[in-house]
Amino acid sequence: MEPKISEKAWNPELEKNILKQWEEEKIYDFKPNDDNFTIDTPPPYPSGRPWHIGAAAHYSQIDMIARTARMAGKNVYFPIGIDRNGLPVELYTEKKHKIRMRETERGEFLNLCKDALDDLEAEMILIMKSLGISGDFANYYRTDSEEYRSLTQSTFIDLWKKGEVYLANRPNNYDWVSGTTIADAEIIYDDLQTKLVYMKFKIKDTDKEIIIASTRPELLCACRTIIVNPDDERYSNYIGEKIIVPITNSEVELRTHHSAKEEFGSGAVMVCSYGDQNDVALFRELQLEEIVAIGLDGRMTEVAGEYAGLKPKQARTKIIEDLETAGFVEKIEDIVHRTPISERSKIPIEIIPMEEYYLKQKEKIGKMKDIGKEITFHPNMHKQILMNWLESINIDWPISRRRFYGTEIPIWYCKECSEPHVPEPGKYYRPWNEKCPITNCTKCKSTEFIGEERTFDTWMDSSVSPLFISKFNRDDEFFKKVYPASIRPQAKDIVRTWLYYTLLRCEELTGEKPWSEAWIMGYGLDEKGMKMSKSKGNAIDPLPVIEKLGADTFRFWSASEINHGYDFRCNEQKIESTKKFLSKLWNVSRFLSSFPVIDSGIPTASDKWILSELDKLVKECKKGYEEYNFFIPAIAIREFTWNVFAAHYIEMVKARAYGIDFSDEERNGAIFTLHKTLATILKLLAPITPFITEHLWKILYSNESIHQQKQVNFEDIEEQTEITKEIAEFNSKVWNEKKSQNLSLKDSIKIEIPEILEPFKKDLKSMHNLLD
RNA sequence: GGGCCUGUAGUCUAGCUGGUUAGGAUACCGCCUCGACAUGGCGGUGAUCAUGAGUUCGAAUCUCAUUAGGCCCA
Repeated sequence: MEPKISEKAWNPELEKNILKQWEEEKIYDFKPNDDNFTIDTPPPYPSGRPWHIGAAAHYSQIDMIARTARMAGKNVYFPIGIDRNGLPVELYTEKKHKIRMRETERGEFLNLCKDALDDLEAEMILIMKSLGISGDFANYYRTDSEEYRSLTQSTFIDLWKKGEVYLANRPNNYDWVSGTTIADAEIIYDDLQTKLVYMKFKIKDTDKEIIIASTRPELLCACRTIIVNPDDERYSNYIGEKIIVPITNSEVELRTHHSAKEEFGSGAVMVCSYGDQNDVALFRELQLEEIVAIGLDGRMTEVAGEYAGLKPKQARTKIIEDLETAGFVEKIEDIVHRTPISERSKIPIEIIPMEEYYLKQKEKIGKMKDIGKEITFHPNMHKQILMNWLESINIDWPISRRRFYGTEIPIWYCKECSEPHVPEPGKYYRPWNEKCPITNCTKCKSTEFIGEERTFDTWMDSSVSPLFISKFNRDDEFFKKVYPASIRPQAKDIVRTWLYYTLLRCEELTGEKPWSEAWIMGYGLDEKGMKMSKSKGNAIDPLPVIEKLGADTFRFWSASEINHGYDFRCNEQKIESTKKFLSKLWNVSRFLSSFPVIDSGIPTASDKWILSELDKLVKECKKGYEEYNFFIPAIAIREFTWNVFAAHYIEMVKARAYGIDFSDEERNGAIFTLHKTLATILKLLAPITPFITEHLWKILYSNESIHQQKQVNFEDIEEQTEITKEIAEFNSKVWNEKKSQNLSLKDSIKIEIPEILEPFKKDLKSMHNLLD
């Protein structure tokens, strides 16, 4: 009997042919019907080379979701998109061409960004395809396409008309390196070394002084008041007194406020516009008039007097010197201070009052909480990230950005009276470069307009992804069928941005939640558990790994190593060692391929035993697949295939399958059971390793793709776990005994079979060559 | 400062509705060509289950404190 499979190992090169076949046969094509499973696939962002190996793992798992759903009989809509709006590509382009955005002509700069994006995007598409992602590549979308941007703009125009958008002059987080306002969500915190300066402030008309500690002495010129804790007895006599600010000699009042901590510094705190978020809250609460000490260029303004024009850090150094010279310094401590930093440019942000557009969100928080409660989270613990974020939102969403590569805010201002005008929705507008489509100002009838130059926060684009993929406003019939989406898979670090903003926007625009399930994954860390980054040099390029080991190896590694929802470590050696399992599966199949596939057989005791173990496996996998937790089936299938099926069952029935000293009926029982078990394993494994299972399936069982099969269901056979343990123990005992007697495995030996294994006697005897 | 999550052999992890010789994978060491597989088989080394205390006849598993890490917020 020649095996149908002759090659001794799985060759990842075969994956390329299989991909081609899938493409030709269009087996993943989507046509909407009445019961669709829509995946709101995260469009990856091309920010540089190489693409993150953690992202490759992430997309592999998203594909497992699609394949699981497909095999569960669902009509799967799996769109593929690329997110192309935003700051990172601008920074990449500036660096690549050694230019500065603001010193380059806008159209020219946009073209350079586009080219960079095209290159980076090509690499990502290549990786996604090689991974076997069963998405709709033929219709992939870009968030910077006219179609997408016009959706973003239309939804904005809609909200504008509903009065959800307003312009406000408020203290904003300002990143002066990027030259833009940033949302709270884009701020990270880092512990930075800084100096805590203890300064002497004179109390007016007395010879007394109080000590105030601050890390921002350059903001003395913007100091409006000094606060102490109401319980702080050190200052109780001076409440309401005028205090003279050193250097500037201005007078401010000493007041009490609970936010001043007695134990910090001297207990007295100067309140300036704006040192930190607490200052912002105090200015608002105490209705103080702000002093703008730092300008949009990130330098001190004229109110800083002789420090004007300096960067805050330089001004700080200089003012400390001057304070020391003038005798205002009591002492200076070096401390580590938790400082808010721009996530993108990594520099400390400044808080500067600016006029920006806001989208109302505060009054929606209750509604968002309700929707959040309705959505199933996988794993459930990550719902907490959203809930915590909802608890802590305290301002509306600033949506305008002073950048170039983004969706333009579609507003024109009347040149005469400055009245803002929004155009009709449905088209893509570029106000910085286009004539206003409105002919006369609605207020003063003037015909001259100035186009808005700012762009939207990129989350304004990304947050309508469920609407874009479902052709909202473009194809009502299609929209009705695929919206709301079934599932949103995404990484856990963007729950408070992408996930939250999507809930907010989609609910505002459709009155419905965007999806019923959210599937949240952790980050890929390097082998030491550190976050991967290009600057640290610990980033792993996924492409060579996939090319060398094959997509299935990579995918099985991702399923078997990543505990769903938790951060995971990427280690090339571990990915490589996963390959062994595919090799095992290959060889099991190679062995079985030497026996004919038969439809039925009468199972013996051994066959019934392995079928009960198989049924247990099916149950276990079903549990994992229902939660889209691929760790469960991956581990269970590997354990069963290797350590139960191959190690014990196949060895037990080998002689029977060959028909040596067994009847035809007994032989058929073995062959039938062997194939039934393997066919089941292949189906169970198909969502995780689509290539090798497809290849083996087609050679052994059917011309029709395994990915068009229904997943197997369990039959509820009674478990025989006790037998499994006994068999493994008995086999181990025999192997050990032969070893200690220096016998070869094929040599005969006399060992008593335990009573419980009596029904398996004939198989065990032939397996170990046992003497009576 | 507050919140959420986590801490099991070098590494990844199972077990955590209390009672297991703490299971598996990987790495490492030794032996072995037995008609699927040396990308294999068999055997072995390796864990005071982060630390301390408590509840209990009994705790990796429950409670509290401490500590370390991750993420988030202020």
